[in-house]
Amino acid sequence: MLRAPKGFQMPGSKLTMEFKHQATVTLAEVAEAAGVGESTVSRVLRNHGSFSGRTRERVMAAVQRLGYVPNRIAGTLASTGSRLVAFVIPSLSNIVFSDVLRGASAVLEENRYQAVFSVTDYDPGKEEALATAMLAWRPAAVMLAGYEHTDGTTKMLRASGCRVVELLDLDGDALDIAVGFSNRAAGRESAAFLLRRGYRRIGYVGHDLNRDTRAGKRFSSFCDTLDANGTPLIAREILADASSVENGKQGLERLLARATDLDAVYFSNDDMALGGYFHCLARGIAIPSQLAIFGYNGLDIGRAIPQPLSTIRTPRVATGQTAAQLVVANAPPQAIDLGFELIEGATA
Amino acid sequence: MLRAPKGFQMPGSKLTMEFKHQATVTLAEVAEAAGVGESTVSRVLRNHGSFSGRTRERVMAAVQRLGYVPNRIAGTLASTGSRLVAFVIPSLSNIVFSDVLRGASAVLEENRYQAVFSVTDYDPGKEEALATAMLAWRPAAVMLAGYEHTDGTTKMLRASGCRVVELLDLDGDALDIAVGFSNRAAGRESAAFLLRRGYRRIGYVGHDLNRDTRAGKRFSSFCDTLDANGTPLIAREILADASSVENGKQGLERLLARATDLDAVYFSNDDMALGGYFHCLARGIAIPSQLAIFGYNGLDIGRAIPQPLSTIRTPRVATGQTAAQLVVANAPPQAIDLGFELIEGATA
DNA sequence: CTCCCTTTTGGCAGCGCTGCCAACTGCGGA
DNA sequence: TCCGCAGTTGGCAGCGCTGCCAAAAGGGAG
Repeated sequence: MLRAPKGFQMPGSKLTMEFKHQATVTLAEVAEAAGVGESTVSRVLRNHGSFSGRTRERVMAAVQRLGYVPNRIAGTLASTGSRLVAFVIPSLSNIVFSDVLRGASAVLEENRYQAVFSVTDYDPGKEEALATAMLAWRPAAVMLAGYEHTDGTTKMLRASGCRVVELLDLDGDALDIAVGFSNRAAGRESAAFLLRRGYRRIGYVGHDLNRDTRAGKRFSSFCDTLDANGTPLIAREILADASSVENGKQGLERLLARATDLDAVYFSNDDMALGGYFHCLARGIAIPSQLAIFGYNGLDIGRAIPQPLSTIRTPRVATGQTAAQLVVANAPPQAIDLGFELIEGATA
Repeated sequence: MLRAPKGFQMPGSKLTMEFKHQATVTLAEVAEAAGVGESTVSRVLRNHGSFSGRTRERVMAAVQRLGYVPNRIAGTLASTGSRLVAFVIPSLSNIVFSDVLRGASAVLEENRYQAVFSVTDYDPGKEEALATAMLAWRPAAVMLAGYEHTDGTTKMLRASGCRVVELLDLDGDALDIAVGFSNRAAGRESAAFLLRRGYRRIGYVGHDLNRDTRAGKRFSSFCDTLDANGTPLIAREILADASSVENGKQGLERLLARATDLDAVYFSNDDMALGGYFHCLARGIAIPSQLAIFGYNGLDIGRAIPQPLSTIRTPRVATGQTAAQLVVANAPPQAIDLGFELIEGATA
């Protein structure tokens, strides 16, 4: 622990002085040390423009010797476009968004872009505030979840001149680029699958739909499909807070207390479905003969439980990757449907 | 989809011109529109220094009218310190790190700091490269996992003059600030617990220890404790890649094939332990009478399975929060031990 | 040896903002 | 009436880098 806290100067200390010096090597100093002009150093470091091999070596030697780290803040200000990509995501607890970040960050890193993020907690107002804060960094792109934004957010993004990518939803009008899949189709196919399997007395266990609008879209299409079949949803149990295994467990327990004769339950996602699965395990409810369970997301853990979970696998990592690729390539506005995969599993 | 892709000019298009204009409102333009000087606008917007109420209103009106969004890049360059905090984390699949990010980002957002991150995949070389890239943004702080860095990384961080926070480990020498708990203590207490419970024929299922050095520390202390008791580890199964439920399942299967008479198994973390748990469920191995299972992390899902998982709960979110608070407060170098909690559960 | 063209190089004006400092405005007290 | 002070305000020099342009340095060909 040798460092002094910032703002605290060890008076006359050699250490502090070296330290300060180290922290502030500039391009101009490198240029001087290498005996070349500033722009030459800049060209060499960015490998852009032309310069001789000898010059290159001298510059690199000086960089090495001085421990120069370029200042991207200055670089970004001086040049036109930044290499920042801003993520404004609803949550970091939900694996969906960390998967998206994971996919995107790999691609961004390869292309020397830098990811910055902030978390809205599914609050559109906070989304607007955070998006504004993000725009202040003049990112190359802003990545958001879905289409449901405040008017202010929309207007601001449109006016910002930076690319906008809306992720994980395709049921709506894109501002610029959209990458994901249709949540409505997912809900529809989930219902169709359960009907195909012969289930008719179907219930739903979900989490806060006002906030997670994508889950809301799945649910409403799910219900529409059941209605169209003449076998509407029998009962629902919606928990106020975020999705979790524990909530799924409690939700199913409450649902079954009210509706005793269900033959299948659709969960808002796999976390909830796993909770339901564990509830059945603990209570000795036979799956799927006594009760079928269907989830959404296709988490790995769903495949590792004794009976693989029936669910829909969503391309979360690929969504992040694709979004990042489009941004890096500065692709024209478009909507990309990555689809999803229904996994039959053993629970429905 | 009205926007034209960047670099493509719609010739003579009014739309494009407006667009360009919108994207580039500067402080100077606001100043002119409000009929005040630039520094006055700056003062009002940052609420710093003194100005009259009337001035404030005129400035805010102009800001509103023009849709001005301050340029933080320029602001950061002009002032001394940045409000960026850089995270260089091993993985985003491991919930540990998204929990840390979650805790930190909440605190950072409150204080108008901005989080940027990149992912090393547990590769120290990549860590060095990414840390360098991060320093180029002149962050207020760099947050890293643990103490194991390359010499290059260490040297660079020391020279950088920005705060360094090492997270989730306390067994080593901190560069500056450290926040977390002792992984060695966690391994030790896990072993002591199993011994206390009467288990003597103990095995281990883990994931790549060269890369996840914190898991390695836990494991080595675990073994030391068993050795000290005169009941050394009987068998181990170490999977080459990252931890996952599936790997835990396979690992336990292989371990039991080789060592038939184990009475307890220690897993490198809860994901792995859950895999082991599911393996036992599927094979009808009675827990804990036939085989005890012990994990690490204290994930929520471990509490929701029929028999709550015996494990150690780590303060992941609190680690992120505390780290962020220290950075925001520009606290002096220190190491903070947040401890951990042993959860007895029902599996051991 | 000169000319012309290509490659390499340096100078310097910003990028948009902040921080410093000087100047201005009132206003009460001498 | 003038002075001094606190509260306001504007001007302007950078922050460290990039992009443009002009200048210098080769390198054949004539």
